[in-house]
Amino acid sequence: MIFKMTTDKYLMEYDIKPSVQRIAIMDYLRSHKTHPTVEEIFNALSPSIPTLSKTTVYNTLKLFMEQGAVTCINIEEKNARFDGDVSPHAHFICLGCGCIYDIEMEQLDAITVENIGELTITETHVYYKGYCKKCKEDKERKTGNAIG
Amino acid sequence: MIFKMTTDKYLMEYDIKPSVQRIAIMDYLRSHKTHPTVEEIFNALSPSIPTLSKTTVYNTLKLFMEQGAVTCINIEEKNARFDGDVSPHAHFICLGCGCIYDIEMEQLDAITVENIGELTITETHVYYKGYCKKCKEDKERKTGNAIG
DNA sequence: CTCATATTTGTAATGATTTCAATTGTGTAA
DNA sequence: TTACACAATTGAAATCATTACAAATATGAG
Repeated sequence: MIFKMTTDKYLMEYDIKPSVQRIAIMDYLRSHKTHPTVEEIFNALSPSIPTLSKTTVYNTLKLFMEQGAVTCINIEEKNARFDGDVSPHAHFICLGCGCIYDIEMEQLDAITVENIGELTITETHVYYKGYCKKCKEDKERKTGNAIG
Repeated sequence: MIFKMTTDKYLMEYDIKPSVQRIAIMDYLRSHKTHPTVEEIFNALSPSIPTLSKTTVYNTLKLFMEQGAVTCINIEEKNARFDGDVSPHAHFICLGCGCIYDIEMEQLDAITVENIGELTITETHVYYKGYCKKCKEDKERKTGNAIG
Protein backbone atom coordinates (compact mmCIF):
# COMPACT_ATOMS: atom_id res chain seq x y z
CA MET A 1 0.00 0.00 0.00
CA ILE A 2 1.23 3.45 -0.91
CA PHE A 3 0.78 6.40 1.42
CA LYS A 4 1.16 10.09 0.74
CA MET A 5 3.54 10.21 3.69
CA THR A 6 5.85 7.60 5.20
CA THR A 7 4.51 6.36 8.50
CA ASP A 8 7.39 7.72 10.56
CA LYS A 9 6.73 11.20 9.15
CA TYR A 10 3.03 10.66 9.75
CA LEU A 11 3.67 9.86 13.41
CA MET A 12 5.83 12.95 13.79
CA GLU A 13 2.94 15.04 12.48
CA TYR A 14 1.15 13.99 15.67
CA ASP A 15 4.22 14.59 17.87
CA ILE A 16 4.81 10.88 18.29
CA LYS A 17 8.44 9.77 18.32
CA PRO A 18 8.71 6.87 15.86
CA SER A 19 9.97 3.43 16.87
CA VAL A 20 9.87 0.05 15.19
CA GLN A 21 6.77 -0.95 17.16
CA ARG A 22 4.96 2.35 16.74
CA ILE A 23 5.58 2.41 13.00
CA ALA A 24 4.41 -1.18 12.62
CA ILE A 25 1.20 -0.55 14.55
CA MET A 26 0.38 2.67 12.71
CA ASP A 27 1.24 1.00 9.39
CA TYR A 28 -1.17 -1.77 10.20
CA LEU A 29 -3.96 0.65 11.05
CA ARG A 30 -3.32 2.69 7.92
CA SER A 31 -3.40 -0.33 5.63
CA HIS A 32 -6.18 -2.32 7.31
CA LYS A 33 -9.46 -0.45 7.46
CA THR A 34 -11.02 -3.31 9.42
CA HIS A 35 -11.10 -1.50 12.79
CA PRO A 36 -8.99 -4.19 14.43
CA THR A 37 -8.88 -5.12 18.10
CA VAL A 38 -5.68 -5.17 20.15
CA GLU A 39 -5.66 -8.94 19.76
CA GLU A 40 -5.88 -8.70 15.98
CA ILE A 41 -3.11 -6.14 15.74
CA PHE A 42 -0.90 -8.18 18.04
CA ASN A 43 -1.47 -11.41 16.12
CA ALA A 44 -0.81 -9.71 12.81
CA LEU A 45 2.47 -8.10 13.86
CA SER A 46 3.83 -10.82 16.14
CA PRO A 47 5.40 -12.88 13.31
CA SER A 48 7.43 -9.95 11.97
CA ILE A 49 8.24 -8.54 15.43
CA PRO A 50 8.66 -11.69 17.54
CA THR A 51 9.49 -9.77 20.72
CA LEU A 52 6.35 -7.65 20.49
CA SER A 53 4.33 -7.56 23.69
CA LYS A 54 0.60 -7.09 23.92
CA THR A 55 1.28 -4.47 26.57
CA THR A 56 3.17 -2.48 23.96
CA VAL A 57 0.18 -2.60 21.65
CA TYR A 58 -2.00 -1.28 24.47
CA ASN A 59 0.50 1.41 25.45
CA THR A 60 1.03 2.49 21.89
CA LEU A 61 -2.64 2.73 21.02
CA LYS A 62 -3.21 4.73 24.18
CA LEU A 63 -0.44 7.12 23.15
CA PHE A 64 -1.86 7.37 19.61
CA MET A 65 -5.27 8.22 21.02
CA GLU A 66 -3.89 10.88 23.34
CA GLN A 67 -2.12 12.46 20.37
CA GLY A 68 -5.23 12.26 18.24
CA ALA A 69 -3.68 9.92 15.68
CA VAL A 70 -6.27 7.16 16.08
CA THR A 71 -9.77 6.85 17.50
CA CYS A 72 -11.29 4.15 19.64
CA ILE A 73 -14.58 2.56 18.61
CA ASN A 74 -16.83 1.17 21.34
CA ILE A 75 -19.33 -0.40 18.96
CA GLU A 76 -18.89 -3.82 20.51
CA GLU A 77 -19.50 -4.55 24.16
CA LYS A 78 -16.40 -6.62 24.75
CA ASN A 79 -13.42 -5.42 22.72
CA ALA A 80 -12.26 -1.93 21.93
CA ARG A 81 -11.57 -1.43 18.24
CA PHE A 82 -9.23 1.09 16.67
CA ASP A 83 -9.45 3.29 13.62
CA GLY A 84 -6.50 4.98 11.95
CA ASP A 85 -8.89 7.21 9.99
CA VAL A 86 -9.52 10.20 12.22
CA SER A 87 -11.68 12.10 9.75
CA PRO A 88 -15.34 12.46 10.80
CA HIS A 89 -17.34 9.40 9.86
CA ALA A 90 -19.78 6.95 11.41
CA HIS A 91 -19.71 3.16 11.67
CA PHE A 92 -22.06 0.31 11.02
CA ILE A 93 -21.75 -3.13 12.61
CA CYS A 94 -23.58 -6.18 11.33
CA LEU A 95 -25.20 -8.08 14.18
CA GLY A 96 -24.97 -11.22 12.07
CA CYS A 97 -21.35 -11.49 10.99
CA GLY A 98 -19.77 -8.68 13.03
CA CYS A 99 -18.28 -6.89 10.04
CA ILE A 100 -17.85 -3.14 10.45
CA TYR A 101 -18.31 -0.59 7.68
CA ASP A 102 -17.36 3.05 7.52
CA ILE A 103 -20.29 5.33 6.85
CA GLU A 104 -19.66 8.71 5.30
CA MET A 105 -21.26 11.56 7.18
CA GLU A 106 -20.35 14.91 5.73
CA GLN A 107 -22.60 16.69 8.18
CA LEU A 108 -21.64 14.69 11.26
CA ASP A 109 -20.46 17.74 13.11
CA ALA A 110 -23.61 19.57 12.14
CA ILE A 111 -26.05 17.20 13.83
CA THR A 112 -28.44 19.52 15.52
CA VAL A 113 -28.22 19.27 19.26
CA GLU A 114 -31.08 20.63 21.27
CA ASN A 115 -31.02 21.28 24.99
CA ILE A 116 -27.25 21.04 24.99
CA GLY A 117 -27.16 23.80 27.54
CA GLU A 118 -23.76 24.45 29.01
CA LEU A 119 -21.97 21.41 27.64
CA THR A 120 -18.79 21.67 25.58
CA ILE A 121 -18.54 18.89 23.02
CA THR A 122 -15.10 17.61 22.05
CA GLU A 123 -16.04 14.33 20.34
CA THR A 124 -19.06 13.11 18.42
CA HIS A 125 -19.69 9.39 17.98
CA VAL A 126 -22.33 7.91 15.71
CA TYR A 127 -22.84 4.25 15.01
CA TYR A 128 -25.48 1.96 13.64
CA LYS A 129 -26.30 -1.67 14.28
CA GLY A 130 -28.18 -3.87 11.86
CA TYR A 131 -27.64 -6.47 9.17
CA CYS A 132 -25.58 -6.52 6.01
CA LYS A 133 -27.25 -7.78 2.86
CA LYS A 134 -26.02 -11.35 3.21
CA CYS A 135 -26.91 -11.70 6.89
CA LYS A 136 -30.33 -10.12 6.36
CA GLU A 137 -31.12 -12.68 3.66
CA ASP A 138 -29.82 -15.54 5.82
CA LYS A 139 -31.97 -14.41 8.72
CA GLU A 140 -35.08 -13.97 6.62
CA ARG A 141 -34.57 -17.41 5.11
CA LYS A 142 -34.48 -18.95 8.60
CA THR A 143 -37.34 -17.01 10.20
CA GLY A 144 -39.50 -16.31 7.19
CA ASN A 145 -39.94 -12.74 8.45
CA ALA A 146 -38.72 -9.50 6.96
CA ILE A 147 -36.29 -7.46 9.05
CA GLY A 148 -35.90 -3.73 9.25
CA MET B 1 -42.10 8.73 41.76
CA ILE B 2 -45.38 8.23 39.95
CA PHE B 3 -45.62 6.29 36.71
CA LYS B 4 -48.44 6.18 34.21
CA MET B 5 -48.32 2.39 34.57
CA THR B 6 -47.32 0.11 37.41
CA THR B 7 -44.00 -1.56 36.71
CA ASP B 8 -45.42 -5.07 36.54
CA LYS B 9 -47.87 -3.95 33.87
CA TYR B 10 -45.03 -2.11 32.14
CA LEU B 11 -42.95 -5.31 32.04
CA MET B 12 -45.87 -7.25 30.63
CA GLU B 13 -46.13 -4.72 27.82
CA TYR B 14 -42.72 -6.01 26.76
CA ASP B 15 -43.71 -9.67 27.25
CA ILE B 16 -41.60 -9.95 30.40
CA LYS B 17 -43.06 -12.04 33.20
CA PRO B 18 -42.81 -9.94 36.37
CA SER B 19 -40.94 -11.12 39.45
CA VAL B 20 -39.76 -9.37 42.60
CA GLN B 21 -36.27 -8.92 41.14
CA ARG B 22 -37.42 -7.85 37.68
CA ILE B 23 -39.84 -5.29 39.08
CA ALA B 24 -37.20 -3.88 41.42
CA ILE B 25 -34.64 -3.54 38.63
CA MET B 26 -37.08 -1.95 36.20
CA ASP B 27 -38.39 0.32 38.96
CA TYR B 28 -34.86 1.46 39.64
CA LEU B 29 -34.20 2.20 35.97
CA ARG B 30 -37.48 4.05 35.63
CA SER B 31 -36.88 6.24 38.66
CA HIS B 32 -33.12 6.83 38.27
CA LYS B 33 -32.24 8.49 35.00
CA THR B 34 -28.53 8.21 35.84
CA HIS B 35 -27.75 5.40 33.36
CA PRO B 36 -26.50 3.14 36.14
CA THR B 37 -24.02 0.28 35.84
CA VAL B 38 -24.78 -3.27 36.97
CA GLU B 39 -22.74 -2.55 40.09
CA GLU B 40 -24.79 0.54 40.91
CA ILE B 41 -28.10 -1.24 40.42
CA PHE B 42 -26.93 -4.18 42.54
CA ASN B 43 -25.69 -1.94 45.36
CA ALA B 44 -28.88 0.08 45.35
CA LEU B 45 -31.23 -2.92 45.51
CA SER B 46 -29.16 -5.23 47.71
CA PRO B 47 -30.39 -3.73 51.01
CA SER B 48 -34.07 -4.23 50.17
CA ILE B 49 -33.53 -7.62 48.46
CA PRO B 50 -30.74 -9.18 50.55
CA THR B 51 -30.69 -12.40 48.51
CA LEU B 52 -30.21 -10.54 45.24
CA SER B 53 -27.36 -11.86 43.14
CA LYS B 54 -25.30 -9.82 40.72
CA THR B 55 -25.84 -12.60 38.20
CA THR B 56 -29.56 -11.93 38.40
CA VAL B 57 -28.96 -8.28 37.61
CA TYR B 58 -26.93 -9.33 34.56
CA ASN B 59 -29.51 -11.93 33.47
CA THR B 60 -32.40 -9.55 33.97
CA LEU B 61 -30.85 -6.68 32.07
CA LYS B 62 -30.00 -9.04 29.23
CA LEU B 63 -33.62 -10.16 29.12
CA PHE B 64 -34.85 -6.56 29.22
CA MET B 65 -32.58 -5.69 26.31
CA GLU B 66 -33.74 -8.65 24.26
CA GLN B 67 -37.34 -7.57 24.82
CA GLY B 68 -36.53 -3.97 23.95
CA ALA B 69 -37.42 -2.64 27.39
CA VAL B 70 -34.01 -1.08 28.10
CA THR B 71 -31.00 -0.05 26.06
CA CYS B 72 -27.33 -0.50 26.75
CA ILE B 73 -25.00 2.48 26.57
CA ASN B 74 -21.37 1.86 25.63
CA ILE B 75 -20.25 5.42 26.26
CA GLU B 76 -17.61 4.33 28.75
CA GLU B 77 -14.83 1.90 27.93
CA LYS B 78 -15.10 -0.20 31.06
CA ASN B 79 -18.66 -0.55 32.29
CA ALA B 80 -21.87 -1.04 30.36
CA ARG B 81 -24.57 1.39 31.43
CA PHE B 82 -28.32 0.93 31.14
CA ASP B 83 -31.15 3.22 30.18
CA GLY B 84 -34.81 2.54 30.92
CA ASP B 85 -35.80 5.29 28.49
CA VAL B 86 -36.02 3.59 25.11
CA SER B 87 -37.23 6.63 23.21
CA PRO B 88 -34.75 7.99 20.64
CA HIS B 89 -32.22 10.28 22.28
CA ALA B 90 -28.49 10.82 22.44
CA HIS B 91 -26.10 10.98 25.40
CA PHE B 92 -23.34 13.24 26.59
CA ILE B 93 -20.59 12.19 28.99
CA CYS B 94 -18.36 14.66 30.80
CA LEU B 95 -14.72 13.60 30.57
CA GLY B 96 -14.08 15.48 33.82
CA CYS B 97 -16.65 14.16 36.30
CA GLY B 98 -18.16 11.28 34.32
CA CYS B 99 -21.74 12.54 34.58
CA ILE B 100 -24.04 11.54 31.73
CA TYR B 101 -26.79 13.70 30.31
CA ASP B 102 -29.64 12.83 27.99
CA ILE B 103 -29.66 14.89 24.83
CA GLU B 104 -32.92 15.35 22.99
CA MET B 105 -32.69 14.54 19.31
CA GLU B 106 -36.03 14.73 17.58
CA GLN B 107 -34.50 13.97 14.25
CA LEU B 108 -32.17 11.20 15.42
CA ASP B 109 -33.70 8.68 13.07
CA ALA B 110 -33.48 11.14 10.23
CA ILE B 111 -29.72 11.57 10.31
CA THR B 112 -28.79 11.44 6.69
CA VAL B 113 -26.77 8.38 5.88
CA GLU B 114 -24.84 8.39 2.65
CA ASN B 115 -23.28 5.34 1.05
CA ILE B 116 -25.33 3.06 3.25
CA GLY B 117 -25.72 0.69 0.35
CA GLU B 118 -27.33 -2.59 1.23
CA LEU B 119 -27.26 -2.26 4.99
CA THR B 120 -30.39 -2.59 7.12
CA ILE B 121 -30.22 -0.42 10.22
CA THR B 122 -31.99 -1.57 13.37
CA GLU B 123 -30.36 0.71 15.96
CA THR B 124 -28.87 4.19 15.87
CA HIS B 125 -26.49 5.32 18.61
CA VAL B 126 -25.25 8.87 19.04
CA TYR B 127 -23.12 10.12 21.86
CA TYR B 128 -20.92 13.06 22.67
CA LYS B 129 -17.91 13.47 24.90
CA GLY B 130 -16.77 16.76 26.35
CA TYR B 131 -16.96 18.83 29.49
CA CYS B 132 -19.82 20.08 31.59
CA LYS B 133 -19.78 23.73 32.63
CA LYS B 134 -18.15 23.11 36.00
CA CYS B 135 -15.43 20.79 34.68
CA LYS B 136 -14.67 23.09 31.76
CA GLU B 137 -14.13 25.98 34.16
CA ASP B 138 -11.98 23.82 36.46
CA LYS B 139 -9.85 22.72 33.55
CA GLU B 140 -9.43 26.22 32.17
CA ARG B 141 -8.46 27.49 35.60
CA LYS B 142 -5.70 24.89 35.83
CA THR B 143 -4.32 25.15 32.29
CA GLY B 144 -5.12 28.76 31.48
CA ASN B 145 -6.34 27.63 28.06
CA ALA B 146 -9.82 27.70 26.61
CA ILE B 147 -11.36 24.35 25.65
CA GLY B 148 -13.76 23.56 22.88
C1' DC C 1 31.89 5.22 25.97
C1' DT C 2 28.72 6.60 29.72
C1' DC C 3 24.95 8.11 31.69
C1' DA C 4 20.13 9.59 31.78
C1' DT C 5 15.92 8.91 29.82
C1' DA C 6 12.41 6.75 27.00
C1' DT C 7 10.55 2.53 25.38
C1' DT C 8 9.49 -2.16 25.50
C1' DT C 9 8.57 -6.35 27.76
C1' DG C 10 6.49 -10.23 30.68
C1' DT C 11 4.15 -11.29 34.67
C1' DA C 12 0.80 -10.59 37.84
C1' DA C 13 -3.30 -8.17 39.29
C1' DT C 14 -7.75 -6.21 38.41
C1' DG C 15 -12.39 -6.11 37.32
C1' DA C 16 -16.44 -6.76 34.44
C1' DT C 17 -18.96 -10.34 32.56
C1' DT C 18 -20.26 -15.25 31.66
C1' DT C 19 -20.82 -20.10 32.70
C1' DC C 20 -22.85 -23.50 35.15
C1' DA C 21 -24.87 -26.50 38.35
C1' DA C 22 -27.66 -26.32 42.35
C1' DT C 23 -31.40 -24.21 44.75
C1' DT C 24 -35.66 -21.93 45.06
C1' DG C 25 -40.06 -20.27 43.37
C1' DT C 26 -44.37 -20.68 40.53
C1' DG C 27 -48.32 -22.52 38.31
C1' DT C 28 -51.07 -26.35 36.90
C1' DA C 29 -53.55 -30.61 37.22
C1' DA C 30 -55.13 -34.36 39.76
C1' DT D 1 -53.52 -29.96 49.24
C1' DT D 2 -49.81 -32.49 46.89
C1' DA D 3 -46.96 -33.60 43.12
C1' DC D 4 -44.57 -32.33 39.40
C1' DA D 5 -42.61 -29.74 35.51
C1' DC D 6 -40.64 -25.67 34.41
C1' DA D 7 -38.88 -20.99 35.15
C1' DA D 8 -36.14 -17.90 37.82
C1' DT D 9 -32.58 -17.03 41.03
C1' DT D 10 -28.29 -17.78 43.19
C1' DG D 11 -23.19 -18.19 44.28
C1' DA D 12 -18.92 -19.87 43.02
C1' DA D 13 -15.69 -20.48 39.62
C1' DA D 14 -14.01 -19.42 35.04
C1' DT D 15 -13.05 -16.25 31.35
C1' DC D 16 -11.15 -12.56 29.17
C1' DA D 17 -9.86 -7.71 28.17
C1' DT D 18 -7.25 -4.36 30.21
C1' DT D 19 -3.93 -2.24 33.53
C1' DA D 20 -0.09 -1.95 36.86
C1' DC D 21 4.41 -2.52 37.61
C1' DA D 22 9.12 -3.41 37.79
C1' DA D 23 12.89 -5.28 35.12
C1' DA D 24 15.23 -5.22 30.74
C1' DT D 25 16.42 -2.95 26.57
C1' DA D 26 17.10 0.78 23.33
C1' DT D 27 18.20 5.58 22.28
C1' DG D 28 20.52 9.97 22.20
C1' DA D 29 23.40 13.63 24.10
C1' DG D 30 27.71 14.92 25.83
